[in-house]
Amino acid sequence: MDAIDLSLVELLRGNARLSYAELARQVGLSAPAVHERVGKLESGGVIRAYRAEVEPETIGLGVTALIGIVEDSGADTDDVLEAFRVMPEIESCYFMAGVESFLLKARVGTIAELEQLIVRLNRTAGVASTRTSIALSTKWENRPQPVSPPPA
Amino acid sequence: MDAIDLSLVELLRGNARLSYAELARQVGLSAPAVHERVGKLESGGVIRAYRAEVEPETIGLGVTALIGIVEDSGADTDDVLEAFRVMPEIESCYFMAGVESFLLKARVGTIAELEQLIVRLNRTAGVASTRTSIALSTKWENRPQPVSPPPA
DNA sequence: ACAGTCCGTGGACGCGATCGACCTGAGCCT
DNA sequence: AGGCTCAGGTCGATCGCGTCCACGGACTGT
Repeated sequence: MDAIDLSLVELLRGNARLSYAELARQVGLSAPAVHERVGKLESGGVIRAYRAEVEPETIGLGVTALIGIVEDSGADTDDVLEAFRVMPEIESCYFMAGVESFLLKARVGTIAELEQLIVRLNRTAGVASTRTSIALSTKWENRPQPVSPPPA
Repeated sequence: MDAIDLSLVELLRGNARLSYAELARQVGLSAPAVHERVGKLESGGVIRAYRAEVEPETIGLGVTALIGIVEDSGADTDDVLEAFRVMPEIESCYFMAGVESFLLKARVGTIAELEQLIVRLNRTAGVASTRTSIALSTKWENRPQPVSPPPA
């Protein structure tokens, strides 16, 4: 993981569809060299996936909510997680420090669907309570930040 | 925006580096037809960007925090937003319903850097208070959900 | 000094991206 | 009804890219 790898990561975070030839020009190597480096970044777990970022409203997901979850005392955290995992509307799931064990980011089409989701969450074994905040608008999301060298 | 466009969006959300030829095979059209459709999805604002998803720890961003922001009464929300926008460690910014006007997702390398960020946030004109929760681990993030037709 | 390893380059070749020409069906006007 | 127009597709051709391979130079340890 040297400076060139970092540039490659940064370039691909900005535009995942850059061709190897173009990447090669930007970092000053040949295309095969870049191909090999990117392959290693992928198999080494640095690059997890390449995703198209979609305007959620345009695919019928106009409602974004952030939901804090308080677990029952004695709940099995793994089971709770598994229950969350099968709910497709939960786009992100963080395990948190604090009273609320989880913070979920969910996207649904309508407030009615959000209501149903909250009901399902409250019924989930191990969940003591939920606290939902609605996002009125997303100013930006997953903005890549300039990379810095990893801890030495 | 028909069923084929939805499939294309779904395929590209799963893997943004799919070739047009491969997309064409999957949806049963020719490559040029897919090329044109994807171009329209991009210029029509459905597809915002293509991004490589990176394991944050590997690029020296091991600390994730979610920060709620309460505005001063009479603060200029646009100015506050602008101040947030120039802080690169703020990856996502939602404008929320509730006492806290904003919810920020920030990633930094160390707790010390998080502390500095919070200080800067509290000093920002228009910010009355902040409330920070630390994510101990990210279970998943930005998982694409199966697309459904947009509201009719 | 030598051999092994790592990481790069250059060449070759087949596939994909992309352009232009043409085709077809739906909707509309006369 | 018949014909125009347009949107959106296919086909064919060309050119550049992805990818495999053989080769070469720098570094390292012995």
